[in-house]
Amino acid sequence: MVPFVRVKEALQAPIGTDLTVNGWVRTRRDVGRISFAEVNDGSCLRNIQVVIEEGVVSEEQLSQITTGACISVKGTLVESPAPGQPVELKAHSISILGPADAATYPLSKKRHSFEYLREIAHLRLRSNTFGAMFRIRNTLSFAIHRFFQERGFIYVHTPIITTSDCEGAGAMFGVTTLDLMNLPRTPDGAVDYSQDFFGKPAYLTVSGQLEAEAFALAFTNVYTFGPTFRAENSNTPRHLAEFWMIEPEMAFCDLDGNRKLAEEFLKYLIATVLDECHEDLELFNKWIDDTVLSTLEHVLNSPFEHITYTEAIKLLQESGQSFEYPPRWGADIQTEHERYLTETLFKRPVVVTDYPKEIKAFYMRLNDDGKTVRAMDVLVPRIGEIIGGSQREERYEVLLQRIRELGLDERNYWWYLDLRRYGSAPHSGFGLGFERMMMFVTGMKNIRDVIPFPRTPGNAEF
RNA sequence: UCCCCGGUAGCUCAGUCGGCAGAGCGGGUGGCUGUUAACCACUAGGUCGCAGGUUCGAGUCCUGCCCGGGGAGCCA
Repeated sequence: MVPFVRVKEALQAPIGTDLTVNGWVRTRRDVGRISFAEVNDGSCLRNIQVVIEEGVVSEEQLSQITTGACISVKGTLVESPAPGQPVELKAHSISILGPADAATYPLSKKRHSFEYLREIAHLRLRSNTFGAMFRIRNTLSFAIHRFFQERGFIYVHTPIITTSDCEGAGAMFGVTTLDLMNLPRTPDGAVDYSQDFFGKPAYLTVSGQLEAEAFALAFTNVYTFGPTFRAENSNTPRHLAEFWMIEPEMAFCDLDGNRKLAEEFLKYLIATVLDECHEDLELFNKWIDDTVLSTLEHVLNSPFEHITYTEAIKLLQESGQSFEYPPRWGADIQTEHERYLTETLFKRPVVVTDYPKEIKAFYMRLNDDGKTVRAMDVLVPRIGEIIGGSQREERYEVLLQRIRELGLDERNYWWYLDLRRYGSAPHSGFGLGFERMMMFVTGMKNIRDVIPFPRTPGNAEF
């Protein structure tokens, strides 16, 4: 290939530079004997305006420079005589790398609905919104690693396939090599999983937490950042069957330390995107939600509120609001309650801690009152719950009793209990849904539009 | 999974009381000496989601199904 520069660099090159740019045509305008093509290569939101004067390309070539076509332009960067852009690329020669039939190309230069773009997820990446989206997603991903690496956390690859049907985080996808049309059976008619690939039922992971705990009890501070799967039939703008989750886990850390890390982490990510993605964020602020930038700056500069579940219920009961589900101690905090707390009452992120044990998972540390556990949820405006975490139960006897109380099979937890039997330590961690963070940062209303190729009930195209 | 709303041209939508299938954008053709979601003129383009039913006649009314959106539950 001919050496080329990215559009982002080309736009900053000195006037008079000869260079080659490769990219995809967003639009072409003909005015008299001169043509203008907007070319984008994904390096930044801005296009470079390519000026094609008469005679530079043949009539046939020009007819192929259409919206969607991929071209390579050799030219000189010049000052633009017209307002709209400081510089433009005066073409000397253009080669058509990949034409795009204008009559059938599904992306027009005009705006499309997100529902339609979702049906062409392989091409929506060439739109302004999704270009900005996935540059922000990239920046956020790198910032996540940088945050933990700067603090000495070890990155752990927890397994994707698991035989622990025990995490209590919801329905799981089965993983099998058995012939579904001809399942082996045990004498009593059940499926004989001893003949399956792993010799027992296996699933896609719903969380790397339990394995991360094992690593925290050897490396002190660790984190995971990987795909997670939930087979729930959830049809909402906030749920995916396949999503990415960040799960730090820290030894010698109680719930207070956990809460403080969560706040520091969220603010670090917000500061990073404000600093590094301002141009892309402005697109979302202009077209998607004009409160995005002000909300991010507000959250960055506000201390998070901290209340206990018991206090939250009291505040909700005394609020004078009419809720569809009246707040009651022992019942879960509903979506409408979360929104009231974070959007109306405090107008900033709220951390709720110490929930009744009955509505939380078995591994959360039991408080001395015997009724609540050291759980925390971080609620943010517009999204609701963005982080869920807890201090883990590190006491062998207490954990074993909780497993038995809930009717779980303790044999499935043998290695998890071992961690409490040998060198246990107080430890804590949380999970951040990456796509929920993306929604919060961009203001997008549907989680299917912040992940490259969304998987939801009935939909796994691409 | 439950409740509500929707599905009409490539896209976004209008279509009144059951009586000839419409617009804008996009596409094509032509015009225009610097455009900026260019502009002007002309033009092509339809299994009205699918299957039944009611009716002289259904995009319109009824039933079932499929798909999409919003809300709820579950959660991240």
